[in-house]
Amino acid sequence: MSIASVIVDVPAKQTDREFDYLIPDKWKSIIRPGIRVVVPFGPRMVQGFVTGIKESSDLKKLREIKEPMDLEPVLNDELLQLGDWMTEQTLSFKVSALQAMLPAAMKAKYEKNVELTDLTSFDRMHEDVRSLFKHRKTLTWKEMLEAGKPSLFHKELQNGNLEVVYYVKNRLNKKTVRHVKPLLSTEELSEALDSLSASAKKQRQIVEHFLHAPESVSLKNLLEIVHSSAAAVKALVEKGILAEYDEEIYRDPYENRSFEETSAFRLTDEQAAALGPINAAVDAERNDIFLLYGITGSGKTEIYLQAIDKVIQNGKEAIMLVPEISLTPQTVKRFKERFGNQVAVLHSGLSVGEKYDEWRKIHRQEVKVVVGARSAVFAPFQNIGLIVIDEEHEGSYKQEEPPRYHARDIAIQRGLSHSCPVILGSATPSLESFARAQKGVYKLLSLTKRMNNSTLPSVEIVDMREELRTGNRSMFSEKLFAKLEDRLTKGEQTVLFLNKRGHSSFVMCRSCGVVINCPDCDISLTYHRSNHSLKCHYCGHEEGMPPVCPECGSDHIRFFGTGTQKVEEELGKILPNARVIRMDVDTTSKKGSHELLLNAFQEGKADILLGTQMIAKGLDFPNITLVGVLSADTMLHLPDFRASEKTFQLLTQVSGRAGRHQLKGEVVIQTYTPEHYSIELAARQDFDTFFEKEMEIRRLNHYPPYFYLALVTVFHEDLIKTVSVTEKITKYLRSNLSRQAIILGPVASPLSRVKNRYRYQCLIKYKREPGLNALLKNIINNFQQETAKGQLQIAIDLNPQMMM
DNA sequence: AGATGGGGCCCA
DNA sequence: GGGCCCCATCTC
Repeated sequence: MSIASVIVDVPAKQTDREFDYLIPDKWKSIIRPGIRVVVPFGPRMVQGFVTGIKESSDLKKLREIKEPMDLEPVLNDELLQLGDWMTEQTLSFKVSALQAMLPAAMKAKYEKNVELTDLTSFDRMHEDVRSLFKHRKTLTWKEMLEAGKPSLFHKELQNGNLEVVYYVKNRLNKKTVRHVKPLLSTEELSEALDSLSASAKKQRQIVEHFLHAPESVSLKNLLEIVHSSAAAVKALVEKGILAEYDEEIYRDPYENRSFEETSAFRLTDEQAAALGPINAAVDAERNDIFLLYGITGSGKTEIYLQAIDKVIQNGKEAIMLVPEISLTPQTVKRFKERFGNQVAVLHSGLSVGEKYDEWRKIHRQEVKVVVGARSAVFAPFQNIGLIVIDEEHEGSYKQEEPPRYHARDIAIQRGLSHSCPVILGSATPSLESFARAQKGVYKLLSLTKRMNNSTLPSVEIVDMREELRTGNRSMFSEKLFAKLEDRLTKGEQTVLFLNKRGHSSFVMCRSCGVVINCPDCDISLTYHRSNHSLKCHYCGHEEGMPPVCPECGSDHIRFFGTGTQKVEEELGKILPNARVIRMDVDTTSKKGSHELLLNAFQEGKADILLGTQMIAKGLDFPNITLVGVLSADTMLHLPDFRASEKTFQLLTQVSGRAGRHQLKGEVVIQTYTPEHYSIELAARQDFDTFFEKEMEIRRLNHYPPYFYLALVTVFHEDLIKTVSVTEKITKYLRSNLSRQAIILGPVASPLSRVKNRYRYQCLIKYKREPGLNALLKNIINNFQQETAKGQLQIAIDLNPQMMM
């Protein structure tokens, strides 16, 4: 008798282990590791992942697997192992790790119903219950509760007229299209045609169609061809002439798009020098990790494309990771143009169903390349020849909810399993990666020149304090304004970048100075012009803009801070002739709008592209000769040790949008702290000096890459409780970690209260603490009872990207 | 997570 | 003694 080890879909400490189940004989050939199954778990049914097959179990009484949910394993051995590794690395539940590797469509959906036990039970029930079961034998649990009368239902359940039935379903199914095909040969069809009555005109037409074209056709198309209704088809099906069946299809997010094939560009000497070692590692199947450090516009993408091409020629597969924000249609296009239908795309803009279908193409080995955001690193390829992470410094590669994995770590781990190279690419590498490259852990490949013989744009820093002193109170410095005008007359394009992070438009009363905060979070509300409302960006709380100050009743209540909408308005005043395209969360929320706006800009339908973070990357239009950064330092003062690094990266990226082709580019950076090294060095595009400077600061302050970090955050509604739990944790760690570890806390989290829960944290900086994970697990176990009830929450983030 | 079932408490 | 709520316990 074989037995399956199953990880059940119950993400809780107590169920975070394998459970043994008997495999019924009929499923024996199907059930293997990596298959999802439906299993009885206590009184209900849950989804589970088979992780192993064995011949015996420590338990005598085992229950049987109800049924498999897949015919082929959805996780191969490598991914199952990766799941183990990830569970250990991120201290998450095993199910969460396994689930994270699959598309959302494959997460189980649970139903709980109340059903009649048999045909006669209806008659035996109380009439109040009976009235609900007229014409139906099932009520959902919710419907039952809404009906009231719990005691009546209870009685019927007790005496066996009703039973509770649990269902486990896929959240989404394969999409099918109804097809029709003839069941008869051509001769038989013509005989059938003769036997049809003359009045059945439509039926005769359909049969005639199949005489000419005997192949299968979708019902929709057939009806269009013969101008008929489904009824006529039905009739023919009943006569045994035709058959209807469902054919599986893929939802194609790029259905209405055609891609012109491109071939490899000729590489510059520098590019060729960088591609050489990569290709060598691809051929040798060697797990080298390359840091491709190339300035903006130096042609990193072409190197990726050619390396991937090599991988495909070698009969292997490649994973290409791109940050969500730069996974634009423009990016996708470049890969589709080069590799055609060998490419699958995975990003958040796709519907759940589309993502599922793209995943299936990978799973069934119908594609060779996947281009996608963070989670695409789990693409179920069997034979990976290369993994590329573009913009490797991007914080979005770290998942901020459990399992808190970093795609870079996963990529390196998979590179090891597949014995293939990994490329980390960036114009502004993370300090961690660059430090490793310097130590020789990663192999450094540099691109120092731009393609198209273009030079880096010249950058000017404008001191906005000076502007204020000379009486310019607008958000545009004289210099930027002059250059904007100049571009307008020349017919060249400008990109204006507004950094929104930490710079929302809050509402303040000018009389009493009160700022309107979210009632549940310690953060000011943001004004939204579109519906004249105030919104909390952390919990979603929304209220109307008050006409008078809620504190003092004064009507001098106004919003402060700069939003893109406000900049747009201002532009309209000072440059009434300029055509402006605004790109922010509001204007790009609709599917496809992102592409639409960019296309319009590319086609020259606007002079100025105004936007937030989302325009910092990937834009590559020849006519952009001016980039303006409206205020460079909004991010600089965030309470995060990476604030300088982030600012440097962002400014460098934005500046890189200008002058990428024939026309020379200029950049104007407006700031209130022009002397800050990350602004100064970004203006000079001097990564090397920035790296040295920032490394020194990290060394002095014991931050990465000199130290590792672990962040423990405690959440609770009660402030005293929050602090005392954090205190206990901090003490426990202090007394159990080595002398070299630095333990900070308890301190209030930078976001001290969200959704009416206080947050306190303890930060651990360490170099080598082999026992740390075990200690952290102890903490989780220790507070398990309290956290299970939901009042208290403890989050542990190893190598956090965000300190908030 | 979610169901169960025992213990404690109130009531007739 | 019966009904109800709370909380610890268990789920192969």
